[in-house]
Amino acid sequence: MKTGNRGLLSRLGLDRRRARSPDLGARELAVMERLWRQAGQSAQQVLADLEDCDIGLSTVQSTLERLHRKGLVAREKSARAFHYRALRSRQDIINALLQDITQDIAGGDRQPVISSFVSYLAEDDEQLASAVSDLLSTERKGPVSE
Amino acid sequence: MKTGNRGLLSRLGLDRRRARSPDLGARELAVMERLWRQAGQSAQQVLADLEDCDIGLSTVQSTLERLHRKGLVAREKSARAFHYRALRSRQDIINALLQDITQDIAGGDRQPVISSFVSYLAEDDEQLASAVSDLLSTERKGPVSE
DNA sequence: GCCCAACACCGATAACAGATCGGTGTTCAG
DNA sequence: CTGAACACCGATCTGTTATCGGTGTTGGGC
Repeated sequence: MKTGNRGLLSRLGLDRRRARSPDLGARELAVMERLWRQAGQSAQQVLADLEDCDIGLSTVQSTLERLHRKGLVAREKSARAFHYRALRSRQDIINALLQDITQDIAGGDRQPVISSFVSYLAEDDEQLASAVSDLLSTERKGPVSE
Repeated sequence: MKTGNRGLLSRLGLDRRRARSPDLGARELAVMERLWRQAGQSAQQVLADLEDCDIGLSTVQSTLERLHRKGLVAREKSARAFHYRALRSRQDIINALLQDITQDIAGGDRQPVISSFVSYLAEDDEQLASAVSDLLSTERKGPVSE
C-alpha cells in the first residue's frame, strides 16, 4: 500500500465528463510506456521491465486491468496469461490532452494554447519560434480559409 | 459537502515532484478565471461573480487560501477583507502544462508534442497546419542553429 | 472606548481515484 | 491429478479537492 499519486491530466480543473484524454496515474503511464515500447507483453514481463520498482505482480495486474477497463489496452489470452497491447498511442494521449487544455483552461479558445506553443518552441530555438509565429499571424489574418 | 473533483493537470501521470504546472481543481480554476478577468477582488466579490454556483462564502475563502498557499495568487488586506490578484496568468499555466506533458508523457522529447500540435492545428485549418509542418521539418534539418 | 457584523482561519467531513497487496479460485502442463 | 501460475476481487492507504460550520479577531460606527 503506497502512494496514491494522481495523474497528470487530473491536475488542472479538467471536466472529466467532457474530457477526451484518459485519466492516467503515474504507474499506469509507466506501464503504458512499456507497452508502447514493446507490444504483446504479459503482466509478468511488464513487471520485469519495471525491475527498478519494488512492486508485486498483482499491482501490475491491477494496473493493466484498470487500463483495460479504460479501453487503453487490449488483451489476448495465451496459455494462462493475458498478453497486452496498447490501443492508444502516445500521440493520441498528447492530442487529447491538447484538446482538453483548450476546452478547460482556455475556455475553448485556441489562441492561448497557440501562443504558449510558440513560447514553448522558443526555449529551444528562437528563430524557429519566430518563424512559426510569423506564419501563424500572417496566415490567420490573410486570405486563407475561414 | 460535494464533489471532490480532480483537476486537469492531475490526469496523466505527472510526477508532481518535478512538475512545473500547479495542481488546480475545477473550482480553483473557476476562481482563477475570475481573478484573471478582474484583479483585486475579495472572496465576497468572487462569490458574487460565481452566483450561478450555490456555494458558501467559506468555500470560496478556502479555495482562495489554497491558491494562496500554492503561490498562485497574492493578497492584500483592505479593512477586514483580503483582496486577491492572480500571480500567474492563463498563459503561464498553459506553458507549464506543455512543459509537463513533454517531461512526463513524452519523456523529455519535444518531438511528439510538436507533432501533436500540428495535428491539433489541422483540425481548424489544414493549410496552416501543413505550412507549420513544412517549416518545422525544413528548419530543424536545415542550416539553422544548434 | 465598546460592541457587532464581517471576515479570516481551522478543523471536520465527504467524495474520489490511484497504488498496492493478499486471498481465493481457476486452469494448464507435466 | 496435482501444483504452480495466473486472473480476479476486495480491502486498505494515501493524497487531493470541495465543502461547510464554528471560533476567534478586528475595524468602524456610535
